[in-house]
Amino acid sequence: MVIEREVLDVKKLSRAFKALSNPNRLQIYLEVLSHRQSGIAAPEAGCGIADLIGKLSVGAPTISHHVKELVDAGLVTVEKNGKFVTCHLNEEMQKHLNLFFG
Amino acid sequence: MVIEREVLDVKKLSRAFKALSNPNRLQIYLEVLSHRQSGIAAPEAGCGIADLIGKLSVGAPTISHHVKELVDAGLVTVEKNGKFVTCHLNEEMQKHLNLFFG
DNA sequence: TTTATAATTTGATAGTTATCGAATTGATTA
DNA sequence: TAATCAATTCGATAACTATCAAATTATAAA
Repeated sequence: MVIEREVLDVKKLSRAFKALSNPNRLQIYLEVLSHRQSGIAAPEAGCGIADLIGKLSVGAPTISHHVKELVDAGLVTVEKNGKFVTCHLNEEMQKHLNLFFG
Repeated sequence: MVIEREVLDVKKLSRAFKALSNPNRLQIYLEVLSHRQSGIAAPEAGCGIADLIGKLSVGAPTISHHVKELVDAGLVTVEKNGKFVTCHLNEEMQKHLNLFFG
């Protein structure tokens, strides 16, 4: 049904925008975006939590919270390697966003 | 200074995203977007408040509030004609958004 | 001028969120 | 095993937001 599909998109989109509506969260997203390397899913291509903690002026718990929000909104994914966590861009959502602005 | 320019963009962007983070507000924006006609600034090319009230399931005061938020975020402009108000897309902000997603 | 209509403003409320310090989990190292 | 380090979870709080009903403004029509 076309209408339900549209409603779904609006919900999905508004959730993504909500995630990007906080300046700190947007900066995290932009940081992840800047680490993007096409076709590479390895940790080196991602953005570490420690990097983010160093770059933003909020504490680790807040960073952790924000990353979770970005993941829940479908904008980024996380990958664990031992103690460390790396963030990657969710390319599928990126395509979705491009539909509206490209 | 490059850094300040970037900070400005993040603030501006996050404000736009906040405006689009509410489903009803996003729908208003999409409605205005669908009325866009390149090169035409006449009322017929815009989206009336009454139309919006008819399409969304919230009251007139809430619509009024949301439109104001979209205007404050720089996403849309309003034009008054007697009793009536028409919404138009702010093309400059549109370009700004295209830079990030296009 | 009185009446009706479009839209906004006001005031209130219930719900959400950003941030912090403290405590906790989980993995590495000594 | 004990100590250390990265990251998360918990609990609390101050600030913000979406929405509504009621009142108000401003324009148009009778």
